[in-house]
Amino acid sequence: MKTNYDFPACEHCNTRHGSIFSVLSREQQEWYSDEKGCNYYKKGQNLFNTGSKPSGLYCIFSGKIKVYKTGKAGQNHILRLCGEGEMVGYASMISEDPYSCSAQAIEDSMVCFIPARTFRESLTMNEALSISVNKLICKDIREAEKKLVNISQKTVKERLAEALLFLRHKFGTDEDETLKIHLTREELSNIVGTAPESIIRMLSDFRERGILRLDRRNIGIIDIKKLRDMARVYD
Amino acid sequence: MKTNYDFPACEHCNTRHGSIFSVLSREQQEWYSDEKGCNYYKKGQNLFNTGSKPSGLYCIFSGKIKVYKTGKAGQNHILRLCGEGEMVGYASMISEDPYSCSAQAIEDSMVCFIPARTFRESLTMNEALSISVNKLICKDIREAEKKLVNISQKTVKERLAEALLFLRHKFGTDEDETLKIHLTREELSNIVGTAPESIIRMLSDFRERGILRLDRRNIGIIDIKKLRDMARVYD
DNA sequence: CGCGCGATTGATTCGGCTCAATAACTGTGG
DNA sequence: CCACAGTTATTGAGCCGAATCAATCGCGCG
Repeated sequence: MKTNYDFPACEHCNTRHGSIFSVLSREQQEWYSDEKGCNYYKKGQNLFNTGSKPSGLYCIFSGKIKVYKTGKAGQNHILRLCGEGEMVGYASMISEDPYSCSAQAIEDSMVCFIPARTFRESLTMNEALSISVNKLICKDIREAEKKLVNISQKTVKERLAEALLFLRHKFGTDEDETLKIHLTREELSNIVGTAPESIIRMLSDFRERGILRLDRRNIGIIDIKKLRDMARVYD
Repeated sequence: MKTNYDFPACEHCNTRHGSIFSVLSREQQEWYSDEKGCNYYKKGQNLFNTGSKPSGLYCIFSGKIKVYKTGKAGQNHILRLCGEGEMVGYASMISEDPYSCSAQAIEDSMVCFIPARTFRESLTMNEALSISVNKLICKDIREAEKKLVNISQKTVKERLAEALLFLRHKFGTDEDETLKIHLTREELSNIVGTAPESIIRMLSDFRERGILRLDRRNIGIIDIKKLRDMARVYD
């Protein structure tokens, strides 16, 4: 297994979060601690790449990971952003297909690695885990399908507003309502599914309307009500 | 349970297909036959609607079903087309959320209904089924994510070409290469994620290029090679 | 035979992409 | 600590794909 830094053992780590591993028994968690490996990824490093074969799943201890797909013209689309306590790469591992996407650290991150064998065995032994995983994936499907409809029916402006609300909800803000996640304009455009220039224009527009405060990659949300109006999130 | 027409029992029905239920034991299949209900849906009738609560899953004996989401402006987006032997509505049933989409017969269809309780019990009793379901939903999520990237990175023309290839692959053609599925222009537009007028123009364009033959809702594929070129499906 | 929905075509508009030029920022090494 | 190189961000101009609107046509059906 890989280098162990001073990561807490699984029985102390994941349980605090509402992670799917909360259904593991104490013994199973300790077993995970023994079997798992840990790694440090510098911002920009990839956990895995499209096409390679999954050999286990990644569990984020700290930092943030983006999961993205690269189109043939080289444009990336970010499918998922994951933070502490979240899992990455389980779908491909379960279906035993090569990764259909890549994963990269967008901050320096500490990530645990649970070997496929270990995970599969615990799935077999623990029906509750199996059900949790099923539910998790089904939620992902809903999410993906919702995005699909959004991208085909909403304007860039609406999608950007929605993305900002999502980032706020998922990663939170400082006391002054500044998003805790720092993305490049290009990464934002890869979430929204548009060109970086469009993102820049829309952000400026939101700033001029008094909805946002912008300082480099810090985005402060001044008027969340207006932002919600822009997003037209009724569903 | 609902009216039983002359549907074959599950042990004679689904097994022929490569359905996930092929892993059920003979006894379990017979049990399904006892528990399941069957219904006839006329073209245009809905199996379920967004917002209602799943109480089981649908298994198509004959006919074709579209699964779609309705945007706030009333525009529909078709997420999935299902034919004989396929299952509808399992994701929402598994995650125990209200349906996030609606399902409607696009042909007169015969559809079996397996109560949630029955399905859940068989999941518990049959690990192989559980794994099959896992893999199935993982494929779905890949599919959804692929569509997401496609819709944000490909042109309408490419997406239409791809959709036609998909329809051909999934539902087949007559001897003369005419698609066996008959969709309105609007339904096609709801698959591709565009306006009906755009679909009409693109179809005419394909016809003029000698790629398609059009006769009402019959679409004949004359030059599949060119169609593949238009679709730019390299992945 | 006439009604009505679906299909078709044309004209026009517009959101958002592309290309290009410049500015600001990051971090890297001297 | 500063200069340089390479990103990343910003702004403007022009273009284009595709949506919208409007009018007509043609089936399919009662």
